[in-house]
Amino acid sequence: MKRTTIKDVARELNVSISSVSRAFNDKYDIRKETRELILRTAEEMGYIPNPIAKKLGQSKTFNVGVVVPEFVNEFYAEVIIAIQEVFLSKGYQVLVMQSDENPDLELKNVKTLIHNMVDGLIIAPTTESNNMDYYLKQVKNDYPIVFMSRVEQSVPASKVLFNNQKWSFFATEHLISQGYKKIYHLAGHKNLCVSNERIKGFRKALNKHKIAKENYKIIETGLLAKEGIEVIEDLIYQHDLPDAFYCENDLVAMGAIKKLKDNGYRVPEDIAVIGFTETRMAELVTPQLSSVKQPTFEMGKSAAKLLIKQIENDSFEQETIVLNGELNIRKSSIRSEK
Amino acid sequence: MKRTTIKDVARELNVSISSVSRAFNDKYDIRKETRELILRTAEEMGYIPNPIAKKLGQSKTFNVGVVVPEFVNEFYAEVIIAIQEVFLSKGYQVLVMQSDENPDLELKNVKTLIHNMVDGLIIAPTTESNNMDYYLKQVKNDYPIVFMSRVEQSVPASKVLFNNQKWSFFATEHLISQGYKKIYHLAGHKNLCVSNERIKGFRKALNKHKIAKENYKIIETGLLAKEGIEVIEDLIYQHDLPDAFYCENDLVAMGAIKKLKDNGYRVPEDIAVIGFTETRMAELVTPQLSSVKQPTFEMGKSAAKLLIKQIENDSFEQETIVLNGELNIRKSSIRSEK
DNA sequence: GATTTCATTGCATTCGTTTGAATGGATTTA
DNA sequence: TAAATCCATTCAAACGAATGCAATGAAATC
Repeated sequence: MKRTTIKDVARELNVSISSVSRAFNDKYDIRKETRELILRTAEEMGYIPNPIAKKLGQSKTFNVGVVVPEFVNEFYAEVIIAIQEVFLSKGYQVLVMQSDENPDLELKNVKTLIHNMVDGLIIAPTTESNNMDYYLKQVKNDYPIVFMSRVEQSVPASKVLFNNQKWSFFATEHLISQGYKKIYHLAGHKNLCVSNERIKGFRKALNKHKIAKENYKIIETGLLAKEGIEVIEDLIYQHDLPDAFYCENDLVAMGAIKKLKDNGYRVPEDIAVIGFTETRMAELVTPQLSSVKQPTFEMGKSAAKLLIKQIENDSFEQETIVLNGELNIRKSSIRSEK
Repeated sequence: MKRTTIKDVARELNVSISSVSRAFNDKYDIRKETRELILRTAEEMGYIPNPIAKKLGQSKTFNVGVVVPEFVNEFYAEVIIAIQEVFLSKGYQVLVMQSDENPDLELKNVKTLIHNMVDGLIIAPTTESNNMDYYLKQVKNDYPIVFMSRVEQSVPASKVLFNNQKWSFFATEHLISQGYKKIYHLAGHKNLCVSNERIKGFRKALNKHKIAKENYKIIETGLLAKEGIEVIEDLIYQHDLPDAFYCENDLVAMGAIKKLKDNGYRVPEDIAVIGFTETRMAELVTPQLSSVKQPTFEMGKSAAKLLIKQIENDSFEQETIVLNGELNIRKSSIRSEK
């Protein structure tokens, strides 16, 4: 299975390599009939210009890389779809790699992509690992990188963020406004900056409404339903249940709801639950789950547009886009008479 | 930001280009000290061998492509993770593209990847579109392709399948064995071969247990929760409800359950529901959803291994792997006293 | 009929790397 | 001491395509 090359086509027609090249690139002078003859013959011979050879002499590859921590959850999957949409329309190819929440694999992915000469990268880092040093070195070298989602505002690079603190504040305040007095936050991971931002928002709302220390708790839980289940299990065992749970994400919230229901607690009549990073499931479960919707499509599109700007213009004005969300209040957090 | 090339390193040290190349490739005789000196200097100069140039002279790229119809659902996301795992361990890079359930985009993706000289492809086709002609042409040309999931057994290429018919049969038979007399199948799409296989399995079980024509229906529904909701809405309007629903997937099942519950029907007491292609949510919803679990990890691993075999050996023995599933019976389909 | 003009085509170099063959110098052998 | 052997290194030709410049040849101009 040998690939037909430009030479084969040239030899077949007794023309020079450059004529074939010109026929394909349609830029330089070439007679119409010649071009058509060449294109026709090339088609018949199954000739496809070798993009690797093409790229060799050029600085751009028209490939961009996207590195995400995972795409088992809808969030990043949707973001990626939006990114792809923008880039495909501009003639770029999008190469996706996932890091499995592992900083080492993440660095490996990023290096693989850079070494393969993608024109730029969109990175959603797993955690604030020391990979940042490497990334920032690249950024300082004018390598086009846009950070997404899980990045601190202080990082000197283009980035697209969701204002976790703000929306965490709103979610918490919503619970307070419903009259829930004792609120536990099932938080994500300590080294995850979005988790920390959400904790800050949680605290801010508590402070504003003067919730006493004994009436809230922040429990490091994780990102999986299983972890939500386990934490609730513990709390039930310790007879330490609040009026409401504010959870790191919908999966944890659903795990929590399940365990509560299994133990005879009614949601929201006995205990309210609210999630974060809304999933499609929020509307389907019983009770319907309140959650904060993050704009996945806008995030992907913004990141892609920022990257294209960086790739195509030489002026490298760092830009930070902070996106707004939506607090979707559903049954799981609406106070009713007991 | 100009890339340092092999020439720069060679000039810096007053050695020849080939020495630098040999130092990096560590195949030919080169003095230990020279190699170390070169490697050290290269490292300092930030030299990275240009993989594009490297690939030019070689037939292999150590890239493979994966094209899936979508990865918003967990199914393909999990499959991809498994594929990546196998390939990463063998030194290959995995490029993922998604087709948004669109055959034209799928063909575009496949061509993009082939033109970019991936060493092989794993394709999960969206539908049985005429793209198959193109793919089979490539297969006949000894281009390594492995099909996955949504492919007919008759296709003459390596493939990894799930025995939809068999497990559809089991799911249906389970409902029958629970004593449900009237069973409606909310099917996927007519042009989706997995949907058709499942319909066949459904029919087989009905035949075996002699279910009369008036006691079943096959309703083309789709793949989304919304579509499940709409169909139930119609059926309620028409006062045409069965004892049990067997659904194309968990999402449709959950949509159906939601609508049923909203209208005062109890699941499973009044109407039973069973899903397919189990998701993580199956265990979290109320009632817990019965479903058929497909072995995503095995599917990914098998496909990856088949492809590697094809890429690395010249002998192109087509192979078909048919995977087994698991019928997980949960509350939503267990008959109880009314 | 000689010269200019123009469109078309071909030649040769370039991109960054690998690699078979050749070189040159040191060491061993006859 | 000359020849053979060896090693480390260098030379030069690929790989496939793009492209500036030169060459061709026919038509247009003088």
